Amino acid sequence: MPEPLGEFQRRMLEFIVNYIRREGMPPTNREIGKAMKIASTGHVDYHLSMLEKRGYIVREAKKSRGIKLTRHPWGIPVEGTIAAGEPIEIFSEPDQTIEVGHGVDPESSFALVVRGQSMIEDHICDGDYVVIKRQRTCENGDIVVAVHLVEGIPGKATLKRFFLEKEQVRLQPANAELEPIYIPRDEWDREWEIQGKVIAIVRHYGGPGRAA
Amino acid sequence: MPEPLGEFQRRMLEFIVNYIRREGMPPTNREIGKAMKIASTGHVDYHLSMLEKRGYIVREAKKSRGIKLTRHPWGIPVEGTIAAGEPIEIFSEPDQTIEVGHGVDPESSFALVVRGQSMIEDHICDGDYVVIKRQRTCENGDIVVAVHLVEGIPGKATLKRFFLEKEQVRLQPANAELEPIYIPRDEWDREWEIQGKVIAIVRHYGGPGRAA
DNA sequence: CATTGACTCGAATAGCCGTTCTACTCTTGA
DNA sequence: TCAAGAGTAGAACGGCTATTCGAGTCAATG
Repeated sequence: MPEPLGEFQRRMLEFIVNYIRREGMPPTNREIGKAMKIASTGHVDYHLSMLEKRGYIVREAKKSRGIKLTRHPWGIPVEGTIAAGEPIEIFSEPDQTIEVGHGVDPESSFALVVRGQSMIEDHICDGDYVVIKRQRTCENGDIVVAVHLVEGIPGKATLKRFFLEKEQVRLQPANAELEPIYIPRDEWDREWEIQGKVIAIVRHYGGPGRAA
Repeated sequence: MPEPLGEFQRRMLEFIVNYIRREGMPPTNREIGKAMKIASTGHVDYHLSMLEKRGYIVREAKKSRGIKLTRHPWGIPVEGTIAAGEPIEIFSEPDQTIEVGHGVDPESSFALVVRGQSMIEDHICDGDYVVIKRQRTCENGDIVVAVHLVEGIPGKATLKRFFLEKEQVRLQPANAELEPIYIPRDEWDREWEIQGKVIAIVRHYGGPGRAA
């Protein structure tokens, strides 16, 4: 749906989103202009109409601060489904978001829907949302999203506890029926990547298609 | 901190909260006046200054729509701690809130912090937040907050799965080491009350005092 | 009765807001 | 070179906004 945006308009949208998050209300055209170093209010109006035409915002004509975001400002994107068991491709979800807040920075976080039972002993179930903080490193015992790189590009991903051992990395499921994945250090460094670690989980009961 | 509010100002604050939730921006004084059937904008300003003096809102002088709520609009209150094991008094938490959204109606929902392991087989852990939808009835198998009434007033509460059986109600923990609570139908009707059922859980990792 | 305090209205004001218009400067491509 | 399009500035306009002021009502209190 949304067309890609130029650098300038992308920064302008970013300012609007941050302003709303900070102030609890949308900015006026003049406030936008001041922040973006635009001298003319008409000029701001021009860019806003661009953002509107491309589906990023909706405006209410003539109303002061009449800007609405088409995506929920507090949501973080649900980027797809991840296997807790065997690594699978992260299957992308259509533009879904989940609201979290509570200290979660939406810029550096995203969510995945868990498939499978392999983290069940850590009480992460099929259908749960895991909230991931993007980071390239982690500590022993963290639950992480680990991605296998195939010729440098991300391939299959899995959700596991991370343990750095003498000669290898151990990706440990939380299910007695499943074996850990052992990866030699050099292969780990060459072919694997940490995408982030789990900072929260959210489970909905009774909703459509959720775990009971 | 907040002084109690008269009926009129309470409804006015409620309108403002709902307007923000609906429109994504605070209302203008005139919009408030129209909704509250107040003819004069000065009159609206008067009541707004009352709300501000009593700590319910903060205003930014001269700014259009310059109203901020002092409590987070999307949060639902964390009302206390509930035992998943033996019934305990619901221990009240200080004005904490947790952000949920995602279709959860803040008017009819609240959250509790879980203590104990008795719902562990349903993968609800010590330290998890359970989001409760207020309702007096429930269906078999729902996870509910059940309260024992002592002379009509709420006493101890517990978190269990609810099953209505022939001659009794069974409150079933999800922990093989614990026994269900059986309550005869007439005692149930006289002395117990459903406060609501679990519609979601939220778990934070790595934060202060959370379950690892 | 007189007073006080809470609440209400109507009008006025100064400034803010979104929008529109004209004119100008670039860059791109035919 | 010429035309088209995107981006910029400045000014102007009509409407909207928050705030203030003066005056009035009503109930409770002394």
